[in-house]
Amino acid sequence: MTAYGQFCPVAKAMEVLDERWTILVVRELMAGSTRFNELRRGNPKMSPALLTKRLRTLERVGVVQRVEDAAGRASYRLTPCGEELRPVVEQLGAWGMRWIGELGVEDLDPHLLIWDIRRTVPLELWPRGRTVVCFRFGDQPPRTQQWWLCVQGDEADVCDVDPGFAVDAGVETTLRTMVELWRGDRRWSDALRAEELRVDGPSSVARELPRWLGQMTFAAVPRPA
Amino acid sequence: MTAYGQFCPVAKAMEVLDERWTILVVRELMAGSTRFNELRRGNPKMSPALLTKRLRTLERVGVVQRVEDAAGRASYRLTPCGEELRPVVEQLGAWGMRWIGELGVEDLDPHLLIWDIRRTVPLELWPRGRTVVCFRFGDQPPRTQQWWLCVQGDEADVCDVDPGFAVDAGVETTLRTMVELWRGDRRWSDALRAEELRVDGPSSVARELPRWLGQMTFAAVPRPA
DNA sequence: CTGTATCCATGGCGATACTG
DNA sequence: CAGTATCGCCATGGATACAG
Repeated sequence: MTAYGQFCPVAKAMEVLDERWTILVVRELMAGSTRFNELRRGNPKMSPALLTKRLRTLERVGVVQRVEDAAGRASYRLTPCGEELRPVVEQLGAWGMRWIGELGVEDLDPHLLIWDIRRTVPLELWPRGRTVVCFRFGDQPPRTQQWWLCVQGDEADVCDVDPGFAVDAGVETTLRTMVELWRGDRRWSDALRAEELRVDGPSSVARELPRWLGQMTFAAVPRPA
Repeated sequence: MTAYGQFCPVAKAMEVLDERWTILVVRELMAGSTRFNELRRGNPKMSPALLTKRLRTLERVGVVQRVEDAAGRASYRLTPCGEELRPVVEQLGAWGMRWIGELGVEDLDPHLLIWDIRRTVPLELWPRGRTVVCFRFGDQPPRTQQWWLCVQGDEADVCDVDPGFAVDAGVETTLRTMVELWRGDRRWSDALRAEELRVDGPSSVARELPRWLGQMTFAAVPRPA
C-alpha cells in the first residue's frame, strides 16, 4: 500500500486495491466465501501468510469485517464499504471477459473449475434424487483427471475420488474445453460436433446437462464484434 | 504481470491492471493526455523508465496505441479496448471518493491540483477578455505558494511565476482546503465562513469564482450517509 | 481450522543521470 | 520532446514448515 502522492480518488482507491491478490480476495468474498480456508481454496496459489496480510489490510481500511464465533472460528465478511466494490469487480470481470480471452495452460486449474461449478449449480433444475456426473479430463495427469459432482436435494458436492455412486452422466473432454464451456467461450453443440467433448448417459440427461451445470456469471457478457 | 493461474476473468483483468501505476496511466489517458510528458505530469512521482514500461505493456495487451507523427513525436491513445476501461475507472473513483476520504499531506500536490483545474476549467462561463486568478497557499513553501490561472478566449494557462497581468481575483487559503473544495469535500461557503479561505477582488467576481473553477468530476459522487 | 513463523530470492520500482 | 541507462535497495511475496 505505497501511496501515490495524489488526491485523486482513483489513486486513493488503487493504493488499497492494486496490491497483488487483493481484488481476488474481495471477489471470493463476494462469491460467498467467508472462511479462511474457503478463501484459500478460491486462491490456491496464494500463500496463507499473504492471505492473512491482505485480510488485515482490508479490515484496516474497512472493506472486510472479521468475526470470531464462540468456538473461536474466524469468518470474514464484506462491510457495506466492501459490498460497494461489487460494481468495480463486475466491470473488471466484464472487461476481462471481453478483452483478455487468451488463456494459458497455467490458467486452467481443475480444482478452481469444479469448485466454481459446484458453488453455482442451479440445484432447482436437477432431478429430486441423487444425481452424479463424472468429469474426465483426458489431458490431465491421473491425480486431477476425474471428478464427481453429486447433487442431492439442496446440496451439491464434489470429489476427486470415486464416491461409489451410480453415475448418471459422464463428461469426457479436455480441461481447456470444459473451462471454455464454463466461461461461455464456446457452445456445447460446437464442442460436441468438433468431437472435443463426449457426453455419456441417457440422451435425456445428456440433453439437460448443459443447463444443469450452468455457466459462470460472466459468460453472459457480450463479446466484442 | 505475474499470472494468477486462474481462468476467472477478474483474475485475467487484474494480471494486466493491478500493477502499480497502470490504472493511473489509463486514467490520465482518459483525461485527455496523449504525450509522454503529459502522462508524466499527471503522475509526477512515476519514473520515466517505469512509464515507458507500463505503456509498452498496455500497448502489448491492446489497451493503448502508440502513434508517431511525421516529426517522430510519439502520442498515446486508448484503443476501443482501453476505452472500455472507462466504467472501471469511474467506479473505482466513485468508490475511492466515498470510502477513502482521508488525505495525507503527501497526497496534496499543488502541481496536480492546478493542472487538474486548468484542464477542466469551464471556459464558456468565463468573461470574454483575459481573466487572471491568483492562488496563494499560505502553508506551502515559497516555490509552490503562488499560482496564476489565466483564461482568455478558449484557452486556459497556468504559471507558477507572476505572468505580470492584472489579477482579477485572489484566492488565499491552504493547499488542503483548496484540494477539499476541488474534490467537493467542503463547500466554498463553509470554508469562507470558517475563515480558512479568502477571496479578494470585485464581489461579482468573487461570487462567480466557484462556478468558474468548477470541481473535479468525482465531486458529484454522493457520500455515504 | 486458522492461522504463524521463517527464510529466501527476485525483481519491481525508485532515484538519478544522461542522450538523440 | 521522448525516452535510455544504470544502479541498488528493500519490500513483496513465494515456499515450506509448523502450531494453538
